[in-house]
Amino acid sequence: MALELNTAQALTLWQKANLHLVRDDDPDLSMRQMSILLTVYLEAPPHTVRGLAARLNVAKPVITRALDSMGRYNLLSRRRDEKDKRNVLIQRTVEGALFIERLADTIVELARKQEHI
Amino acid sequence: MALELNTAQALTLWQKANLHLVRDDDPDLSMRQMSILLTVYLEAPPHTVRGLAARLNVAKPVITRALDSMGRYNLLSRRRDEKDKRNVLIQRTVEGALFIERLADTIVELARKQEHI
DNA sequence: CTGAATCGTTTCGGCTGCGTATCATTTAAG
DNA sequence: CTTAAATGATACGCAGCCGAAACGATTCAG
Repeated sequence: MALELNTAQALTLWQKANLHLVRDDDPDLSMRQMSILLTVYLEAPPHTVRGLAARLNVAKPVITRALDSMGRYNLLSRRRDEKDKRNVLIQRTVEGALFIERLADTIVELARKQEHI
Repeated sequence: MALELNTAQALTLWQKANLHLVRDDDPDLSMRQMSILLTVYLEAPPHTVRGLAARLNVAKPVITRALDSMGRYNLLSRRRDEKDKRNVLIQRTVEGALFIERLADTIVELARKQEHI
């Protein structure tokens, strides 16, 4: 069964979630960084630089740089693939999992407070 | 009645919507720009620079610059308040309304395709 | 009328991200 | 072995955004 969501609800939820992330004091992730992070946490591993670049339709250095900056926040980490040492495997971290969890709770809460329109 | 949405649904929807915006070829808006745009279109006017800065918990020049760049895309426009010429009123545009409408349709569609988890 | 307050803009130096091209390392092919 | 291909990282110049401070225009207070 599909998740029911009308146009006004979708927009309002999207706005409130964005607003929430902007208003808090954590550094804002760019839309690209957010997409990378969520893809790593929600889609099946393994995740490589090249794979993420293809998934996001974006150049490889974009991924490398995003991993650098989000790595600094400990939101995810890198490891060489021992099977094929050309590859880098992107891995989840405890901090990243917590971040994602908080984000999910926030969205659920915003949706819960929303009236059917 | 509240909109029901569980944690996994919230995350998946958020990821897919972000991914969609990143993958398409339009220039990405920053999270701040997105918040400004949606606030202008979803919350009651009038919208001023100062008001938006307070709403987003952000410095005034952030708003001025975002209005400059989104104005270049014709996503919104500015007008002097004739009642109090210190104020600038931020106004909606046809292009902006279409952009918002497409965004909403996208989110609704992504939600519709999503299974209950 | 004059000085203070308000509002949006601009300036400044600095930081981050971008795309293209190139690089070093590793693996695969002949 | 030698060469080509694949992968991620780096160099480069350039765009855009940042926060803090200063500015001009307008309105308000006394």
